[in-house]
Amino acid sequence: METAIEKLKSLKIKVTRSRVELLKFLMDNKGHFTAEDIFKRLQAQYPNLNLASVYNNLNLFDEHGMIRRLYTHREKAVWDADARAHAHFVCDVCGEIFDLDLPLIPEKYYLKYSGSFKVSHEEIIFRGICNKCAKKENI
Amino acid sequence: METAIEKLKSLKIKVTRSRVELLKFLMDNKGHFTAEDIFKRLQAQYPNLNLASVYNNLNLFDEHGMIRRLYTHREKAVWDADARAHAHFVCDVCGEIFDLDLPLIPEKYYLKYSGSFKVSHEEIIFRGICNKCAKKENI
DNA sequence: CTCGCGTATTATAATCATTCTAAACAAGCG
DNA sequence: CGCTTGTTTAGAATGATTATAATACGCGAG
Repeated sequence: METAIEKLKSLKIKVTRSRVELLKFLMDNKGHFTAEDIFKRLQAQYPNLNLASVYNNLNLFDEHGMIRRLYTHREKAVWDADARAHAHFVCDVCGEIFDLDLPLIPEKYYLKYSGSFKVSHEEIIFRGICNKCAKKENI
Repeated sequence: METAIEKLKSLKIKVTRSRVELLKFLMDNKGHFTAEDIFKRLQAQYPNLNLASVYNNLNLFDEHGMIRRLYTHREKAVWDADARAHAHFVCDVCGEIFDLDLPLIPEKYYLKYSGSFKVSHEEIIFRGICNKCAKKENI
């Protein structure tokens, strides 16, 4: 298992405290986070950390394909610590994001557009209501 | 063909100038627009129109299922004048949104999650580079 | 047709996520 | 160990969207 520092070095990214703490957090807490989420949770162990650094490095990690920015919520950016392509379900009531382990859409599905653009990533989002919220609303 | 006013009346939405102009625009210009786009293009025929009204009514129309807010771009909201479910391709370079006429994902595809949530809408976005931008970058 | 209520619009200010700026600092190379 | 360059920091700026409060208007009741 590669450590955070090893991973940064292998990608030729300068090793700084912000980056190590951020990457450790992402490796230990697979999930979906806003910059603010992460910032708050890292402050305990690194009080001088700046929110701008969290943004900078989330963007940096995203450019390196280490994480993936999701476009699930309009109000704020959410990053997925798991960069592998996978579908999501988003609850319209509570806003929670669920990972779905589903096969990718085969290329033949959109073959008729293959002359018009080159697809590098596909994003599948199902929206609706999760079980938890459905139960609450029926009371 | 239903007029904008008829459509508003049939939905029991109060008929105001802002709404009629906005709805006419959306019916005549099927496409993808930001609130600002629409605001600017309506100012010629309705100089007193306020941007806040554009936002209010885009949200209202969205709630009535007349249009659909897309989650394709992080910086600003984009509305699709065509509310029917369809996939999109977004160019990472120029940002343009293309409509794709593709079949919906069959329910059996995500059957294993049918006990966990109720899907009311699916969103499929392909990202990559469009032909136009690909040509430019090769020069 | 007119009145009056309730809602929409307007202009402006507020909000809030994200990015920018400039100065201080630190990583890592020689 | 010092230099160079890129990073962090604190704070300010930006920009999309929403809130506020006063005015105007739609439209149903009479």
